[in-house]
Amino acid sequence: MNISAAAQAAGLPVKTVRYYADIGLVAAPARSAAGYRVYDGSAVRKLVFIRRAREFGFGIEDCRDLLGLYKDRDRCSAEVKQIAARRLEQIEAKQRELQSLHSELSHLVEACRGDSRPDCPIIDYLG
Amino acid sequence: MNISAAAQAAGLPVKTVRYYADIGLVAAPARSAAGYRVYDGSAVRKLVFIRRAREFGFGIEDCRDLLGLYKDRDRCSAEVKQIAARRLEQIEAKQRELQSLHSELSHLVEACRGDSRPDCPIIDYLG
DNA sequence: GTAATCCTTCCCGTGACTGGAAGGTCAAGG
DNA sequence: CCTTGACCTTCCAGTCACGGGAAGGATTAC
Repeated sequence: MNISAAAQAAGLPVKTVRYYADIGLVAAPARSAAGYRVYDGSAVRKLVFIRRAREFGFGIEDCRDLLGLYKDRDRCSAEVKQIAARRLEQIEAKQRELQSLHSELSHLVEACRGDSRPDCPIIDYLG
Repeated sequence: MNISAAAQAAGLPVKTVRYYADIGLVAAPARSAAGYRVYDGSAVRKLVFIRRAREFGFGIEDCRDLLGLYKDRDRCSAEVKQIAARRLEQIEAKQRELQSLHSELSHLVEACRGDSRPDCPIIDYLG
């Protein structure tokens, strides 16, 4: 399996697959005689795992830890849960921030007539 | 007014104030005989304006446009409203994304016992 | 044989700064 | 007058997680 087949199977761009090996997030793949990277099903499963974790917004370092726990059959689920709970807190913090921004900005947008006249509560608020 | 006084008055780091002049977001300040940047109240007001816009999450280019509209007494409020409405849509899109992530991840975290045993719905879902 | 498609490495760019090094300037105290 | 410390300057590098593209070698299909 060459890199483009592996990337497609994992649902990732080729560049990203190379990048993950460069930073040591996945093991460096074997090479063909011509120097091409050679992937197998196990490597693809790890790439899929990382893609899903990234879709949840886990950072690369969290992915590294999660992948370690994935490969370790003797892990404690507590370790996994701790990482996930931390991410959940990040998400909730961001949600609170966005909620506050949305509330303020939507009031301003509603109060702005949006016509050809210059008076504007949005500008007034910022200035 | 030297840069640190201006930065403090605007509520921004010194580095950021320099950066905004470097990229032409604000006009290059006058210089003292020794080459120090010299700021006045008008420049500080513009920096405060940018800080508030950035706090709403407007990008630098939006800030550039908003600052232009701020300085233009003949602006149409419609132009301001359009920029703000676009930002509001970005916020709402991000909120939907986070809502979806939160829903999925919180279910997984709740379903994970988080003890010393290895079975873990979070890892199962990712793998 | 050759053209198209793959693969490789390498370097630069993203957004909006932030940190730090090397060196010049200024005000206060001894 | 000298020093000390706080300020200022420029420039370079790093952040995060890649993406774009160039230069050049390998493989594959016709």
